[in-house]
Formats: sequence, C-alpha cells, structure tokens
Amino acid sequence: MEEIPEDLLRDAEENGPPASAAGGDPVLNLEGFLPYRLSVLTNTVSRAIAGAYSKRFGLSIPEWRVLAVLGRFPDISAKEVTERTAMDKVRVSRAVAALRRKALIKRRTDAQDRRFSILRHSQRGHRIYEEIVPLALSYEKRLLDALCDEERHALDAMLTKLMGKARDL
Amino acid sequence: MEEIPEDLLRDAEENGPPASAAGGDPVLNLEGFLPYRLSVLTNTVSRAIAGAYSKRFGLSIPEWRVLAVLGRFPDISAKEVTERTAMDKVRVSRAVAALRRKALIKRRTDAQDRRFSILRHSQRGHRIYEEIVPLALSYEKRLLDALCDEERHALDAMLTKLMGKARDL
DNA sequence: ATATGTTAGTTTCAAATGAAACGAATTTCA
DNA sequence: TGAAATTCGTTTCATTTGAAACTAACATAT
Repeated sequence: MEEIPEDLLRDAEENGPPASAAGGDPVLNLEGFLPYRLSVLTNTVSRAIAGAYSKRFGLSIPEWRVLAVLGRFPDISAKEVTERTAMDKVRVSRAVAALRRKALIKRRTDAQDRRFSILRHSQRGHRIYEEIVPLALSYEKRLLDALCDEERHALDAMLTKLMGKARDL
Repeated sequence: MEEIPEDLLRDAEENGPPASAAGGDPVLNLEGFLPYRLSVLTNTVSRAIAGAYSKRFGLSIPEWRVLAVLGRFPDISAKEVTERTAMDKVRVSRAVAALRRKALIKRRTDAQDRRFSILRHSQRGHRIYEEIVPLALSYEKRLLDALCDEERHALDAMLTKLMGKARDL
C-alpha cells in the first residue's frame, strides 16, 4: 500500500484547539448539511436497490441502468446511453461489455456512421428487465409512502430546481 | 483485465424484442425515477464540492467528512466518527490515517478503554476546517437559492421522512 | 484464572472506478 | 486530395473501495 513514516504517525502538535469551538468560529452541522444528507439518503437507497438486484439477477448498478434506459429507448448508441444515465463513457462501455457477456443485450453497428453502436435488449435481457421494473417501481412507491401526495409533487419540483442549480454551480 | 470469448461477443440472439415496448409491458422512466434522480443530483453536488476542496486543500471526501465531524464533535473515537458520518469503519480508518499523515488531526488513546482512539483537529487541521466551512455553507446556500423559504422547510422535512423510510426498507 | 466471546481499528485482496492514452471512423478545411 | 482535428468507444494504469480476515483490548462466564 502506502508507507507511513513513523514520525509522521506521532501526534503532530501538542497543543490543539480548545475542546469545543470557542467564540464565533464557523461550525458546520454535518447532519443538517444538504449535500451530506443527500449523500446519505442516496447511498442508503442505492444500496438497498443494488443489493436486491445484484443478488437476484447478478446485475451491478451500471448494468441495471443500461438495461433500464434501453427498455425505454431501444436502439440507441452507447453515447446516448451515457447522456441518458449520467454515467461516463468508461462505465457505460464496461456495463455494455458485461451485459453482452451475459447475453442480455445485443449490439449492431450503425451503417451510416460506423463509430456508433446500436444497442437493445436481447430476449433474455428483456425478460429480466420486465421482471425488475415492477420491483423497482414497488420500491419507489414504498419509499414515497413516507410522503403525502402534495409533498410528492413538491419534491418532484424541488429536485428539478435543485438539479438545475447544481448543474450551474 | 478480463477475457471476453469471441463467441460471446457476437450477437446472442437474432430476434430481440420489438423496437418499442408493445402492449401493457411495464416501462420504467429512468429520468423520473426517484432513486435515479437522487443519485444524479447527489453525484453532481458531491463532485462539485469534492472538486473544490481536493484542489484547494488536497482533501478527499472521506477526509473532509472526518474533519467536519471533528469540528463539531472534538475528542470522539473513530467508532463515533463512523456513526456520525455514515461511513464504514474502513473508510474512516483510512481517512484518519491520511489526515494524520498530513498532520491535520491528532490521535490519543482512551485511557479507560485502550481500544478507543480520541481524535481531534491539530492546529493546522483546525485552520483548514475554518477555511472550508464558509465555502461549504456558501455552496449550500447557493444551491438552496433554487428554492424559496417555504420549499426549504418542506425539503428539510421530506428528507427526514425519506431517510427514515429508506432505513426501514 | 482461563477460556470464550465481543468490540475498535487495521490490513489484505479482489473488484470497481476514472483520467488519460489509444484506435478506428468521420469530418473539416486547406 | 489529404492532413489535421474531432468523435465514439475501448483499454491501460493507478487509485479507491469494501468484504473478510486479522490484531489488540476488553467483557463475560465457567
């Protein structure tokens, strides 16, 4: 791994800051910090979903995402998959390779521009997709049970606004 | 890397599903699927923050989180850091090692129970923390500019509810 | 006391990740 | 034309990650 010189592992300074931040020092409350809360919520949700799908179907999250987007948009290129899944092209390339290895998707080459691939479900891939979709929707539904109908609409709008803002910053 | 047998790389089946999902087949709209939207938003936000802090201060996200939680709760153990950051103990262990290597935190050993460490900022670590906190808060503020005050309160409540629900599922 | 079990934190190892380099196909422009 | 630049997708390589194994310290029970 990495060498850790023994002298650097000793306490670096004998006098640290006071035990509780004194004066008007800025303090960040991690458990109320939006980026942190989003991260924890997302990881919890992703883990739950990934756990279920990887156990049952042997799919990683990137693989499932490619399968999902091809369910809605068959015959698109890897390039378009990257745009629609917000994954980088390396991840997409590897997910596509894995799905092809498992014979869950098929690839043709675009005759007009031979740099582009044309991807779609295989029959097996489509069957798995159709098996997963209700599970995914059910999980989302149960998660949204935490909110009333009005809140769900508000959340929808807010996520759109936040995403727009985040893209700008 | 991994061998991909040539025969598996060929199209697995000649007849896939129809180009657009026919009949009442379940279709999942990825761009409206809550777990996916959360993931994209979180990754966008995390990347923005991580980029700024790693460039300016050479901190990874786990390192920054440890520094952040120690700013609010000095003299806690690595165990308590894992609880307060929602990171697993391996990540915390490595982040703590890295921060000690950079002399940004100090570690003592609990005299009552010598399995526990007692962690706190070094002076340098505290200065960096105090430099980052306003940046973090400013980013959060600008992100929340996308919402009105009422929405901010509603979002706060909804995130709490969703997190509770996600933990249950 | 001593054996068994539990907990805090580290290390190991294999897999996932992403930046950068790359090859192939296409476009641009002199 | 054909040389340079661009784009799609893959591969390489170094870093990050986490599950499992591990060590050290402590707790419990016999």
